[in-house]
Amino acid sequence: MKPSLAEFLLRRLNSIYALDEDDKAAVDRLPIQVRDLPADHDIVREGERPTHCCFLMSGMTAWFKLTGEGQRQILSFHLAGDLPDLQSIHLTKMDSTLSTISRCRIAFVKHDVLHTICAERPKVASAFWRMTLIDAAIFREWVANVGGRQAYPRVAHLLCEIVMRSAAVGLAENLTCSLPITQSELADATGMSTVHVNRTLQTLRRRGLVDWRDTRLEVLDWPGLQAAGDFDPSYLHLRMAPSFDPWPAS
Amino acid sequence: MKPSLAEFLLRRLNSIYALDEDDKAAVDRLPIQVRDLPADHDIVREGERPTHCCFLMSGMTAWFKLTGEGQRQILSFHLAGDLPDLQSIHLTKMDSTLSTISRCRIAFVKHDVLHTICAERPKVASAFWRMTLIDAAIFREWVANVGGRQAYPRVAHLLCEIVMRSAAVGLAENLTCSLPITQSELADATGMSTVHVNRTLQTLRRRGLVDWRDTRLEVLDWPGLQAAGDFDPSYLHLRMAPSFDPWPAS
DNA sequence: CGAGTACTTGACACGTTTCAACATCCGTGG
DNA sequence: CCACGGATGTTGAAACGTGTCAAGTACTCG
Repeated sequence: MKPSLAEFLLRRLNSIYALDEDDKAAVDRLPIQVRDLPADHDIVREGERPTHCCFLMSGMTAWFKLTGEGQRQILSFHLAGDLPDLQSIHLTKMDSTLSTISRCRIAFVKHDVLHTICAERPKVASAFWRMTLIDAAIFREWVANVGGRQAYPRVAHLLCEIVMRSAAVGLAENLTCSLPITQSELADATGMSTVHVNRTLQTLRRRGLVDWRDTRLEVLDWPGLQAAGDFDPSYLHLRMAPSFDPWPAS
Repeated sequence: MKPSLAEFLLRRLNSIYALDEDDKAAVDRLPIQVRDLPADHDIVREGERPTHCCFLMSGMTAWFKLTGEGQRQILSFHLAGDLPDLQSIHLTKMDSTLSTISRCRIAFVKHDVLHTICAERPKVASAFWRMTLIDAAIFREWVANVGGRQAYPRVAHLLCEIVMRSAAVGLAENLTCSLPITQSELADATGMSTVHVNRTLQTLRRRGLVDWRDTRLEVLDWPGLQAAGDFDPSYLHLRMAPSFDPWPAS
């Protein structure tokens, strides 16, 4: 069976909400426009009023803001299956910028199409609303991570999140997932300097918790990394544990 | 005219969404249960599954999480007119704890009542959804604030946000609003130590930007504070500028 | 009047940033 | 084929912002 265009979107939705078959089919039929974008390409910029939402079919994107001191703060990462700017249905003017991190395949869906499916199918609307609420929950966790944890647990926590979210949509095998970002981007995401990120990663490697080379992240010691990162996945609001996980006391 | 119970909720909704009169009336008619709570009282705790949403009629509340190192990270503040845990309609299990900061008057609304009004009145549903999206936008800004700014601009930014949000629901006059929090809570919100918050506030005072004593915050120099905090209010997604504001280049 | 809470101050310690240099890899063009 | 530049990762030493500790003040409330 040829995987449909919305394959990952359905996987993502399924990871957080129980949709009926006909609702799934309706999502699968959404008219989309697919485009491939290179790395480091802005999808929507702060201040713009987009008319489409974008749905990530492959690759990685990030939201960021520029602070007055000229620093770039990354606000979240998104992977295949995510709808990073679903908020733009009701928040017309963007308050930050969404860029690709790696090469990406992106499907664009018109706002009015989304409004229509939400009006006709309450469960789809609920699933989408829930999706944006989970985004908010992740932002909350980032506030706590960046504001309340030291460098070492902070980086560990972020790596845990990425592996767990990848696994939730079937993008991680044997605790290994794609992580096509640079150390400098990891620094922008954690609010640290690249130098310190580098040293922190070395500690994580030396302690045998992770192996991250090129664009592949392998977790060598999941319980260890989880402990190092003070990581409790409940903020991701997944319906069930990813397969790899010896789920810790739900 | 006696102010209705939902007075502030309608003001808040009006600040972010244009509702019809009959939708407003329907919101005003929502069956609620009012309770007064003392300061430092948990409203919903991490891990719980509440059956009601709470709507703040007066006072101040905050979401927070406890990190492994025993630190409390405040994730957001809420004032009269806010629905701090509106997310719980679709995110059944709480991922953080909501507490009162000051004495609060709170109206509780049943989830099923909210589900009903959302199903019957699409515009109300949109307004509520938008409300949660603005919460998310504020979390994003907090990530950038805590992750990307030094102590001085970070504190200034937070003060700007509180004054601006107060003004948006008519709770600020002459750039003065209620701020019933302690320096220690401000520290938990900004991810700083109380000592450093104290010194930072002294600098803000010495430079003639703010005057904060007891529970009253007065902004003495709004452009100055805004510049100090690198503050651009567009992330609050207000429909119009609060009256006091010489709105900076929409 | 005593106890508690919030705020203030100074000195020092520590985590993290900054700067500057160097290593490594890779694609490109000569 | 090698030379080159640019991006990424690595290292060491010094500087800086912020945290910690400890003490003291001011105020409120019973």
